[in-house]
Amino acid sequence: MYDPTTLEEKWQAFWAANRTNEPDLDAAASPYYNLMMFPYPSAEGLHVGNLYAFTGADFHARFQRLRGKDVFEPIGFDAFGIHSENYALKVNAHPMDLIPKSIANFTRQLGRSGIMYDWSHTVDTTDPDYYRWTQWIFLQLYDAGLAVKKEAPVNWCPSCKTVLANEQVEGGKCERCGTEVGQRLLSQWFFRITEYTERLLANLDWIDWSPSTLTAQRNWIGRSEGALLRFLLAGDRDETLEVFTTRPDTVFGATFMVLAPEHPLVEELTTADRRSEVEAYRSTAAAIDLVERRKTDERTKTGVFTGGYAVNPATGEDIPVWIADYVLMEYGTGAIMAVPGHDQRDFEFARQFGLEIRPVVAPAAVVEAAGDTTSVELDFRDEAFVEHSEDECLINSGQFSGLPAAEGAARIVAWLGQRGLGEPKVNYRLHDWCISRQRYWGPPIPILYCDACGTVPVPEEDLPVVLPYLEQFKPGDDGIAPLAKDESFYLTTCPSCGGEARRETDVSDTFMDSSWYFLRYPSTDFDDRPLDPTRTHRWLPVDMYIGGEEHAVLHLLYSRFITMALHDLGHVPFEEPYVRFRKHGLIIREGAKMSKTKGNVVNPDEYIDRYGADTFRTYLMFLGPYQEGGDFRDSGIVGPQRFLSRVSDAVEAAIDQGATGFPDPAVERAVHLTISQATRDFENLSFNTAIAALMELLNKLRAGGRVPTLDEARPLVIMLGPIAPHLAEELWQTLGGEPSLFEHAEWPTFDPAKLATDTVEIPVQVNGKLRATISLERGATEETASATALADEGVQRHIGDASVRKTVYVPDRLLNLVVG
RNA sequence: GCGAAAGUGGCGGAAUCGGUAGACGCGCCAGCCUUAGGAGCUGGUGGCCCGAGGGCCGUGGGGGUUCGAGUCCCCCCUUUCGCACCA
Repeated sequence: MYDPTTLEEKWQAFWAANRTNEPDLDAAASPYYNLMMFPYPSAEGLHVGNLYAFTGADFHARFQRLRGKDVFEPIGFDAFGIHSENYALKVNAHPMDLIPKSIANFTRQLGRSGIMYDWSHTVDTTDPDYYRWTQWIFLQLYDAGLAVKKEAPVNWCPSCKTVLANEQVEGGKCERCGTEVGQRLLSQWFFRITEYTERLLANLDWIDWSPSTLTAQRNWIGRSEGALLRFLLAGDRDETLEVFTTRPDTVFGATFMVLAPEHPLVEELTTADRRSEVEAYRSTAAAIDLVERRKTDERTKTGVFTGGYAVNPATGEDIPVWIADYVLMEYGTGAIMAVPGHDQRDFEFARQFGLEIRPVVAPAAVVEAAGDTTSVELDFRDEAFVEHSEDECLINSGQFSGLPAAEGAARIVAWLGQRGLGEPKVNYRLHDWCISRQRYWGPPIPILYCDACGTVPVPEEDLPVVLPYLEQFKPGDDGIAPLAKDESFYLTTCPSCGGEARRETDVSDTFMDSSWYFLRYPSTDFDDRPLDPTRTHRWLPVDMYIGGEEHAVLHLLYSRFITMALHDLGHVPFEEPYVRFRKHGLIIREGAKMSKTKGNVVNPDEYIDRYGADTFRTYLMFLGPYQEGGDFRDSGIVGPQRFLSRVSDAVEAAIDQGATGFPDPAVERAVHLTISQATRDFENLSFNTAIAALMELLNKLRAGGRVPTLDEARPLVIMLGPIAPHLAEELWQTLGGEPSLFEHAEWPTFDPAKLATDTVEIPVQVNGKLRATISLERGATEETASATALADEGVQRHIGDASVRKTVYVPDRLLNLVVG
């Protein structure tokens, strides 16, 4: 009788007492670091989505363990951040009181889930013993010139009352609360991740990650090649307008320019008669609901003329300068040269305001037909001509007319470069990482400001800068951080001159906490150093990282950057933190997304109470392909429940009967086939098919009320280990194995010779349609196969009077007779 | 709009190299066991036709390559997820 509750309590107690899940971090012979993305400990408790992710990672870890690896599988808590802080505000509590309770609850829930965590090496980002080293990392980057303070327009969420990183803005709205994000100018700390852009990009070519995650990172970095061109302001003024373009070949067609409304040169350019209109547009542009316009496909262009002109560096003509909100300040230089003939957005803008459209690129065939490059007629009915392959050439472009577009681009940039008006340029979407947060719930940034000495880093020996327990931690709407209201925190003395100094009162971004937690796990027992060199060398980089694709660009990019920077500073011997990364899918419920408002969230506790952790794990991994996610249907969980119960019954029956060996060759073959199949499936994280393979084997072992022998049952029990570890331990012990299964059992191997049969059933097709199956000796010749097939009544009937024109024979696979 | 992935029974999903489509599970049907079953066990289960031997159709739609296509190529439709006026 299978009774999960007692069984699971028994084995969880055994694992804890025997430290089964704690590898010897100093002596392990084959270290394998299996990492999963640590959770944010929400007050609502563990979400089944977390458990889905962790369970798959644990299947992998236990599989590696049974294959002889010393697997280190740690867990921790990403407990700082806006999410916790907002929740505390909502329930009128203090995060410093709430978080320990949430962590305790998570620990309880994870403890009964059957996951092989090493609880002796955990991390809590809000623990001063941890964030001391987060601050230490800031200091390392500061000393290296990679942490800089700059005044910058930043995304400001009026509801959360904080600055947001670009990554935290989704479609112009705050990713947390959905409020529309505005802009503010503040002095902020930035990490210069853009110094690492090319390396972050280049390494994507060799790290072993899920392809979609690699693509997401490439797109996020957003490399594009082009040129920086300079347009002098008309009227002999000193300033130039710089633009980035990917199409320098079209510069002769630039008939106007467009600046982002907040571009700093707008003031300078605007003429007196245009001032009121420009001012009006600038103030409304910020308020216009860009988000709504982006959602609808309606892309009506708006903008106003500044009254100012700039000089097209190629033609020497004065062209009007406009402002419009379709040009974004945060990309490129915040200004563009508009080429309405060859850019769809500029085309629409020109149409809207009646500006000149001048063709400068045309298909080579059209040019040839026209005879020369000045009399080409292009018809701009409703779209710009954007092609520029080798089949297009320049027209109306002075001495460059007639050149292929690509060649023309290079020649034009070189030509402008001679006059200092242009140069090749690679532009990136990626910006420096703003880590300042005017919030409370994060590690204080370890910097002091002294009137005499200026900006002074907190000496390493003074770390951690402890976050005080602030009664009033609610952020103000003035952009001033909560810590700035606590004199006892910010008033201090300068370590350099001993004079009065003031602490930085911003805290750092949560993504900084999570950018290095995996580096810390192996070294948590050292409190005098962040990373023990020997431990780090033995365990890192991470062998397998499993996590959600929602972190494809944020966490995964920042942690790669931090690791690279620490590598350059000599603190870690590798520059990529994760050798392998695999994304897992998302789990939905009865075809719909899980959400609190729908009330369809799965609470793991209820299911574990009712079915046990083993059944719950098995079901989670069985309901669909792990890397794609799946649909959690309550009706489906009884399948895995029956399966585990039947395995238990089968082993009990085997013991009662006491037979050994492999008396039935067909069953022996099935055992070997299953080992082969399940091994491959586990290697590929195809847990759903691995479970199916074991179910199939069980069906064969029990076919027609059969009782398996002990030797037939044993491999099944071992392979059940990663899936249902408690039950597998119990059955292993019942079969006479010494516990723990994970220390004393070995993953079974299969004998390829045992997979083959003497005879094979192969399909016979006539003209590609299945007509019969025949039994042949393995490796039979085509003659034998044809003869056997032609002797078959059903085959004969389909051939009739026709003759066999062609025979396709794939030995041991198929025979196809082509007649006609 | 751009990018990525995916469309297979009543449902969740299988199908290494182009070679017997629907493994495994849920549900359903029949039988057994039971005082009883929302328990357990055994067997069956893509659709349509049938003279009971089989036949035809079938992996979103339409073309194509091939002896043979869920799988490869072209066009189209739908869904999901990213990004979203990126110059």
